[in-house]
Amino acid sequence: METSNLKKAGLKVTLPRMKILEILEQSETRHLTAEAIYRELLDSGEEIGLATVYRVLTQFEAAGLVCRLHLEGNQAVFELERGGHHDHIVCNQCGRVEEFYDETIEQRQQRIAADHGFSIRDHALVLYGDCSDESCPRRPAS
Amino acid sequence: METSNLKKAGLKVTLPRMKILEILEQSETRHLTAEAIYRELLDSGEEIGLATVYRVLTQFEAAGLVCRLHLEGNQAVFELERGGHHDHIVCNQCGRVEEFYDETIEQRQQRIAADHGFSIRDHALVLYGDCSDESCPRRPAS
DNA sequence: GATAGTAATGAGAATCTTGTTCATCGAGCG
DNA sequence: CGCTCGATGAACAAGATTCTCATTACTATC
Ligand SMILES: [Mn+2]
Ligand SMILES: [Mn+2]
Ligand SMILES: [Zn+2]
Ligand SMILES: [Zn+2]
Repeated sequence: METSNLKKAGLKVTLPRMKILEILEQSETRHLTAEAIYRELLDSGEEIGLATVYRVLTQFEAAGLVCRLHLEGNQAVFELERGGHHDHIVCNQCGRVEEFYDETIEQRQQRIAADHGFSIRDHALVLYGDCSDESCPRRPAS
Repeated sequence: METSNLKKAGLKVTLPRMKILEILEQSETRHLTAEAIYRELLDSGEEIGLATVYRVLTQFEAAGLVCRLHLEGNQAVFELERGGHHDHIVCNQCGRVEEFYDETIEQRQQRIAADHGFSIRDHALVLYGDCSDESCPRRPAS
């Protein structure tokens, strides 16, 4: 759809890049591993290599189109950059990811960094817990 | 020295485990990769395998003796669990690590999790910035 | 202090994730 | 339409961590 994003980033409009953008746009979970994107491509009949998926995602990240997160363990997840910064809560049981933004925390971070003589550029904040969702396999006792 | 920690954790007191504990206790930086520990072992003449270092560190983590952090990129770092929880600031240029604890942030996190129906178990917070240390290779312009 | 039983170790192979190489392909431009 | 250079795919490579399995060494017991 939005090939203008690609052009603005100085990237040629190619089929792999469009498809990957599409998948990121239409995904329910919003936070996808490179492999998950790769599988979706295969499922929709596209013959795109995993190396290309990683390459394109890294380029998208450099262009500010997506951001890369390390929510847990080994595999990075990617999400479309839709304007606002936010942080994440992850359920230890079902892996569900919620997003939040807290101005108080953001400001405290600036303050803390300044107190330590740092000028802050970025931060990573992930909360891990047990969600109380219906579909969560092991809900905490009410 | 403190073999009691090992016994309490239900771990046999072996030479690799004692040496690794020692290195963690005596290290200046306090945050060490498995490889850094491995190199120190080699330097002090111990014939301990890298696999053992990883294995022991994972056991120490499970026993609550150390905690594993993903401060940047690829390699995890380990630090001795010395009582209090804290979070970290990392310098993008020189890699220096500072520690901090902020009660306001801790409380906000609990609040946010509760608002989303999560009971929080853990969290990871890392600030990335530029430090103003003398030894930092590229200090930000004053 | 010697002994048996079991857990721990070392060496190397294996795995998993991500990146690189290089020959081929295709997007963008005239 | 044809050129040029960036993009792709396949295979390979690299880095971090874990696993396998034969050997070793704690620890409890005698
Ligand atoms: Mn998100
Ligand atoms: Mn620390
Ligand atoms: Zn859940
Ligand atoms: Zn620095």
